[in-house]
Amino acid sequence: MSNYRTDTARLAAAFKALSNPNRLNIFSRLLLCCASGSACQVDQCMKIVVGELGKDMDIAASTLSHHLKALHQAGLISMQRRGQHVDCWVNAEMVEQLSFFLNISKN
Amino acid sequence: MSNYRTDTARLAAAFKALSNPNRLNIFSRLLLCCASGSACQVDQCMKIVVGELGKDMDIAASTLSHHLKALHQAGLISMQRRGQHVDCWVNAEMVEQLSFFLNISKN
DNA sequence: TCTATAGTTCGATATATGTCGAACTATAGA
DNA sequence: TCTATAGTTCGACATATATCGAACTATAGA
Repeated sequence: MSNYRTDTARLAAAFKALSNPNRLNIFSRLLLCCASGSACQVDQCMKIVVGELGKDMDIAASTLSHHLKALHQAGLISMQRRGQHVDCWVNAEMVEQLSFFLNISKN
Repeated sequence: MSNYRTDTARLAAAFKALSNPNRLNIFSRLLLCCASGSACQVDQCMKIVVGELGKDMDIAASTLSHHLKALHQAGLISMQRRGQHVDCWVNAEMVEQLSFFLNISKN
């Protein structure tokens, strides 16, 4: 499987999602969430609520929402409503695919 | 060291360089060049001439040049004139930095 | 049922990007 | 010195993107 054109397009779309500094910043926070030593609570481990992600970032709520949608559509994050809030977390498989691509010459 | 803002901007710029399908395709060819089993000659190992990179891609020479410039400015590739030709090769350190970022939670 | 909180969608707008062809520069070789 | 080949730069243009504020939807709690 893995049509070359489609594959390239999919990867390019994912890289595009990481190409905006604000969006990359948001994604970083998710990547770092609950990395060894961070302070997340157990039941929220790996997840952050949308509002948290935008903290100290000086962008409008609508812009934050827009960026999260872009990350989601690129397959980089997942989102799920939990009451009033929406949880976000990294989609590890997609990150793995990007990493694999970058290290293709080593494999 | 490694100012956070600057770092984010640098990484975002690199991801942006990979965000266009044609550009990603060009970069793929460089990544795969001389990966185990490929057919490059020894003295050209890891390098491809600009013209080669655009083969079968159906884009204008000027567009190819534009894309290579973008990859170069993002620190992803290096270029050097050799007579009539210009050699291109991947900048492994930059690729390593992107990979490191993606795997940050594992480190 | 009313209100507050958390997010999203919409429309507008300024800016950036990808692409082309034409004109240019640099090198090799006759 | 002339010509062919390899790339680059320039200017134009259509399309995509980032951002905002306003209006909207969804949920929780009084």
